[in-house]
Amino acid sequence: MSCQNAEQLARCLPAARRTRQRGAVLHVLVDCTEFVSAQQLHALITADGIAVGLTTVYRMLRELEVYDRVDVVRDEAGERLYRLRPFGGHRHYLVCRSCGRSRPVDAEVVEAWVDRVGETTGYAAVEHTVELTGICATCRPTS
Amino acid sequence: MSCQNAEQLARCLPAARRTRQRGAVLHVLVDCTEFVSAQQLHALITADGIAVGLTTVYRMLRELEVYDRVDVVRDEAGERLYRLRPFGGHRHYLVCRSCGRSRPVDAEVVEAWVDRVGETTGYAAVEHTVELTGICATCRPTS
DNA sequence: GTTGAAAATGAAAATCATTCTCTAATAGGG
DNA sequence: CCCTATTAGAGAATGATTTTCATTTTCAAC
Repeated sequence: MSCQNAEQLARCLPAARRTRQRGAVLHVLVDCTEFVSAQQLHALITADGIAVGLTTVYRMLRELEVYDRVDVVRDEAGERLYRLRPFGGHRHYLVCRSCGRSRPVDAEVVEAWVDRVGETTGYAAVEHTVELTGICATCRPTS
Repeated sequence: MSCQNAEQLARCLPAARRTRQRGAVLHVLVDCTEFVSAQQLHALITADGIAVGLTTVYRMLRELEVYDRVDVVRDEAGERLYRLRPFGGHRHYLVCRSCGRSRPVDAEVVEAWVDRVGETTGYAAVEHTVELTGICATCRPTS
């Protein structure tokens, strides 16, 4: 299944050649259920015994970003975290500040609000970034 | 008036001593109507003929951030931009990607949504970042 | 006015994610 | 198998932010 997804993904990108490295990045990324940084992803791939340069990982992630295949988030340090976009549209996530686990949240209200802001302010091409963090039930001290 | 604000601000911070540098940072910041980066702020202060170290500017901004006196935003490059928080609560802004000018937007809907997310997911201490960018009417090519 | 301890400053070095550069490797059509 | 455009990647560069630490400054007490 993850192979399948990786293949599908690869076909979405304009790359002219398929290489061991590109395959490895996609393959590992498909298996990530949580947001990962470029460095973490690189470490994961390396841990799989596949040698891939950091540069290549960054390149792939940027490419995936350009083609809207990943959601990108910034952690508190400003580091960028990536995660494959499950379906078509983009999602918003609620990330646990303690364990880092994330869950998608419904955001129609926000999307609608953003659209309305665009209309009422006269601003064009309004884009939005919405990031939510909290402490999940599991991480909460005592319940 | 800006003096007044600067003084008031200074009183909100826990600093034990008032120095020329701290005063200068606050004074210039009070006069900024738009978001500025630490570096820009430093340049502005320097342009005023007052010698202040970059370090001090960063320190002050971090302090203001800790005490919730500034709104912080990240530009496309990940650089942090600061702006004094006008009133009590925090605001959200719609920033023009072309000229950088920003305007506050009503965000009760988002605030309410965030609160609801916290309640329904069981996450505690939910915090949110909402950033909107667009192209303002003035910057739009031809109307 | 003088003093001294604590606070504040700032130049320079460190950090660190990300990007750039440029050469070597190689995929894949011919 | 060969050729060449594409891709890879090591290492240097970048640049915002933070840290370090020696020096300066504030300000309350004398």
